[in-house]
Amino acid sequence: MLDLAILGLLADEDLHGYEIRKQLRARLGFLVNVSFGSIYPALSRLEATGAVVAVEPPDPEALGPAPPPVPPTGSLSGEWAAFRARRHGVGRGRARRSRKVYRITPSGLELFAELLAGAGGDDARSFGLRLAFARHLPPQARLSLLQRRRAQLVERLAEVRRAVDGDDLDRYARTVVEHTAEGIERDIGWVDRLMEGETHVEQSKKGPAATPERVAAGHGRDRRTSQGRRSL
Amino acid sequence: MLDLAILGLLADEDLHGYEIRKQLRARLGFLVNVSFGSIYPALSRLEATGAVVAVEPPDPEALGPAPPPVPPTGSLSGEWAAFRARRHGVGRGRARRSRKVYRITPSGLELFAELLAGAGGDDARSFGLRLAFARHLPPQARLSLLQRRRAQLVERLAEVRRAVDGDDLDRYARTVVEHTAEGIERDIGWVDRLMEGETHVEQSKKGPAATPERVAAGHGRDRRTSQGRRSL
DNA sequence: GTCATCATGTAAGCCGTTACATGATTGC
DNA sequence: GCAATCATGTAACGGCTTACATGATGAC
Repeated sequence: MLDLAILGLLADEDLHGYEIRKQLRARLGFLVNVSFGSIYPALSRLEATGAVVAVEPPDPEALGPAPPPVPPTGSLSGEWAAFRARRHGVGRGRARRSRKVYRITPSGLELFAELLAGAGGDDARSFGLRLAFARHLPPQARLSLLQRRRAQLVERLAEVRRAVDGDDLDRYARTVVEHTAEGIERDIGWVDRLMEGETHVEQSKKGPAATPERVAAGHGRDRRTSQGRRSL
Repeated sequence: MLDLAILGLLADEDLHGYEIRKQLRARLGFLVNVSFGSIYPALSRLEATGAVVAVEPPDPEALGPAPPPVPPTGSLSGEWAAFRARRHGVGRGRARRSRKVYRITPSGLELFAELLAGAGGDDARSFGLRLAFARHLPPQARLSLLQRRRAQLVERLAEVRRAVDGDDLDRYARTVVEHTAEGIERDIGWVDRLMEGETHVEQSKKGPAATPERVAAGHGRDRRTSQGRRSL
């Protein structure tokens, strides 16, 4: 799950660990308290498997849609050394020392797509996370994500309902399960609205701005399609 | 958290591991998927520290002198459990051996009270669990539980709000945080209603109406209450 | 006599946490 | 120079899961 979140952020822009944590808090409100003790090992792991690479900090805000090739040279330590060497001095304004900026690789994008589409984890968090990155999914995968989630919610609701009117619960236990049940109903309504929105978008799809947002595409930072807030 | 749940169930009736899991699913809908791999070690641990003891399945005829025998009336599930425990032994000899029925001890009740009142864990689950057992809490502790929760929710809402209108999120990320925010608002409303209910109960305390203790205790008398439990 | 269910337990491992250790940069 | 912040990392541990191993009981 953490891997998914990290890859998702890196799919938009290069980041270093510290920043990743901030973004996680800022952008995925629900995934709040991820600690450094998780993030750094996760990044190391991802780097070891080639899903991300460490790059020298780019000129701030100067990178184009497809920043220079990222050649798969093995000499990471070389780059690192160069970066380190340059860290202290000159380097235009704030060279910002020892941070290690990561960039997602093509294989990392593949992994991201897999994790994003994969069925693993049926809890609210993992669904929320996937949905938050749903723009990277093709429309039909989006729909199937929603459908899967809906099925789970319906099943869960049945279970909870069984509890709510089967047993003789005291008022406290009862209010808890009732509140839980209502929450699930609310979630179902939400998912339903999202599904509706999906098919609607599907119909009015002739416009340019590709909804799918291909995952395998190079990353550039202006993914902000101007499609609107409303309508979900 | 599991300890708390187990002790809470055992505070009502003697149970064996397998049953505990069922009750967990049936009565605390949200704590659903607790697996045996967690429950049994937890029980062993609790037994090792003296919080619970294993009792032999009640010898039907010669029910021990110790805890007052199962009174003729009481909570349905309690009766049912007792029945189940007894039924296979009744014939003769065959004591339905392999199950290990646990009973909470005075020190276990202390531990339960501690865990229940303790501040640890500020997530929804742990709050829901505590609230579900709130009948075992003195009214003022109940109120403070709700107040603590409310404060957390308010804080969390502020954080999420910051995310929702600070960043430029795409529609998917946005709907997730918005839905999260709404959920928190809903939770706050719920907690508010509960707090109101508390003070209301407090005021009309002289009435015969269902004060918390009575609700699950059948006709006003606890099973095997001779020792203790009253005071939680 | 064998199958489903009830019942208990162990081992390995995942995924995260807290706590600790270290060091660079910035601002006063 | 000192503190606060930024930044990276390691170690130990926690709690829960899955998978596995074992066995009793009742039904057919």
